Amino acid sequence: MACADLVRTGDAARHRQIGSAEPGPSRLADHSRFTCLTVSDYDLAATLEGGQAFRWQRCAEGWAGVVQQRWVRLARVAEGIFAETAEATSDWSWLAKYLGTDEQLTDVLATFPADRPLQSAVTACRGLRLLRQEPWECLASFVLSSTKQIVQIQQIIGLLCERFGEPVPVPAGHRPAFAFPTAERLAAVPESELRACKMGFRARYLRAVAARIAEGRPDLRALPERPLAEARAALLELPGVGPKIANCALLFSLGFRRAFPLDVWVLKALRQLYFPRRRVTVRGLQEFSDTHFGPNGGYAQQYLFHHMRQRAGRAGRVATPIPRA
DNA sequence: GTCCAGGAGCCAT
DNA sequence: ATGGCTCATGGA
Repeated sequence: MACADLVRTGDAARHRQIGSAEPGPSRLADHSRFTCLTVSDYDLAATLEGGQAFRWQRCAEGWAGVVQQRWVRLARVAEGIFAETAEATSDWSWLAKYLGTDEQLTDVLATFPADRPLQSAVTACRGLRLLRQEPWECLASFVLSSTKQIVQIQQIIGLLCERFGEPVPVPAGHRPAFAFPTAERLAAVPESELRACKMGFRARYLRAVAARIAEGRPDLRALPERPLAEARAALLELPGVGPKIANCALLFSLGFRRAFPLDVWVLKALRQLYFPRRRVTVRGLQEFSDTHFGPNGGYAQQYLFHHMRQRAGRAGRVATPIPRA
């Protein structure tokens, strides 16, 4: 389906095409609840459901979620990504930044090493992108992620937002939606109420991290400007934040594309594909990953992660092997 | 029932 | 430095 068709089915009266906005007084007339971000090489399903973000739900047409304080519905169309919001806006740059539609995927892929396992993952997951999430939501989400399956993380965060997040406007016919609760708010929630969101032992960590972030140590907004090692060290000071969660926050929300989160899936992938029948420690694999995969190593990591998971979840137990290095 | 999930902190070697 | 144990909870 074309973008214009989707817009017409929604609200033909205030239709605006991206790229047609001219600066000047007429700009106000361009306010709309709809737009189309032009992009190619973008796999929305893999990007929104691939374990970077946990708030996107499939709906009748596409995915519904909340970015910053706004409800958004996204759908893949021929020209790129169709988007609907609850309230009219003329500036869609927040969404383009979140989705990374302005970045050339081929430029990123060109920095990857040419080894077989990674190239095979890139071929299988063509169009997978990294989002640029809001840092607090991202950090808090991954504090809640430890030894949890992605579906459970989604459930926990859903309950958390529903109970402690501010409601956001939603178009008629859609389920209610909520902003991610602020650090200040969560710092004030009793641990027992957090545990009631099914997060178990992570409740203590979440509350403690919320308190620290609320008082500005560290100031998440300042971290992107600091060197990677310093930004990482600042995150590692937080209770319940170790190397993996710190790297997730650095990679998915703070702009450090070199940060390489090592979770159980990626560990398995590295051992199996790059060091078969050799005994390599986590520390060794982290050092290998930090150097081998280059300046966009974290991006490469996402391809390995997604490829492994797809392969494992497919057609019973018949796993097609990934070629080794 | 058993194993495992986008881990981290703590303690004994 | 390194390895094992514990922390809740639910899916497979």
